[in-house]
Amino acid sequence: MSAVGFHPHNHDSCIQTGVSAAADTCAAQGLQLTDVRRRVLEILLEEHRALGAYDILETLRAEGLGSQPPVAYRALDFLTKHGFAHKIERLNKFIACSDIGGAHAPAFLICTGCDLVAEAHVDASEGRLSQAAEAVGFTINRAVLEAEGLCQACREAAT
Amino acid sequence: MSAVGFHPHNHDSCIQTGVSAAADTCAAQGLQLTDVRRRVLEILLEEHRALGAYDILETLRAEGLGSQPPVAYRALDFLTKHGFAHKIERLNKFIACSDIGGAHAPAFLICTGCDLVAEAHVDASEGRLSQAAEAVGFTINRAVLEAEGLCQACREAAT
DNA sequence: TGCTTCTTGTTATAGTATAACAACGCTCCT
DNA sequence: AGGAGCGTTGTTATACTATAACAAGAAGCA
Repeated sequence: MSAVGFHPHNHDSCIQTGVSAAADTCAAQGLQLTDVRRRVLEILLEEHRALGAYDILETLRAEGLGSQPPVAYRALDFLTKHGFAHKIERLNKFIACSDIGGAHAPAFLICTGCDLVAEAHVDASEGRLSQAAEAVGFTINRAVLEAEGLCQACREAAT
Repeated sequence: MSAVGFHPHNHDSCIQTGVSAAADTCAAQGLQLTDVRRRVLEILLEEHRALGAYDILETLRAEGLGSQPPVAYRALDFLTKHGFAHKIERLNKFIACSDIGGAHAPAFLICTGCDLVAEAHVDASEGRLSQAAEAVGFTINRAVLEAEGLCQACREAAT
């Protein structure tokens, strides 16, 4: 898994590589990475935390890029639909994908201490769950896998 | 796993055993299974589908048991807090626990065809995810595990 | 040009959830 | 009996999350 976010790292590169990977993917697939969409992706990439649609909208509004909820939701729909961002269902918030371009079934570790969210890649995915599903003839299209808890730093701080 | 809900079964017993198991647990732990709380549990047990808080509230209102949102949400908080019901984060809806009394980390199979939801018990839980979490020093307190897809009947009907 | 498709702008509204405060009933304690 | 403490309910108001619906602009192409 990638636990970027819980550890120090060159954060500028998160943003740059994220945006350029998204741009590449869009170019390859004939998708339009418009101003609003790119900016929303950047806003998400600036944090390893999940942001609410209205948090994002506030920034867009301040920058003159849109002022009504549908503007933010449309951009988020686009980004999540194409794997550039994910929705954290547990929080009703959104986060940039930490591996844009790589196909994956993401899982998330949400720290309730510092609100950081790490994206894990539980690949041959859903292990036990997919077995259980097969056993009853259920076909999985999409899985939500979100764990709440404490990251190492917060757990140590809590002692 | 238990895939009750996807298969024919004696549904009356779902309700009866559910309520009495909850009553037993409450008695054992000094919790109050009040009228509203019991009724909400019954309402949930009547379906193997997830219900929204406002759906439930509508029924309560019709029965004179409460008419404002907090009434429903408080009962649901109680039920989920003590393991008698679960929230399906993906749907913002609630469902009765299918194994009241049994300690468990639940997982759900949500059929997008017929809206039935089955509760699975992926016991030594979260398998890969918990391994990945340990690897980065993350301590899981609670996990959301929800898979959307088609149950056998709906998949066959779709062909 | 005319047509199609995708994107944006805007208004309005739907749907989900909680804060805050008053009041009631119960147990426990003196 | 009186009163404190606690958990539950009733109620009002409001916050937060999300989408429907329609008008209009921009880009590509027959």
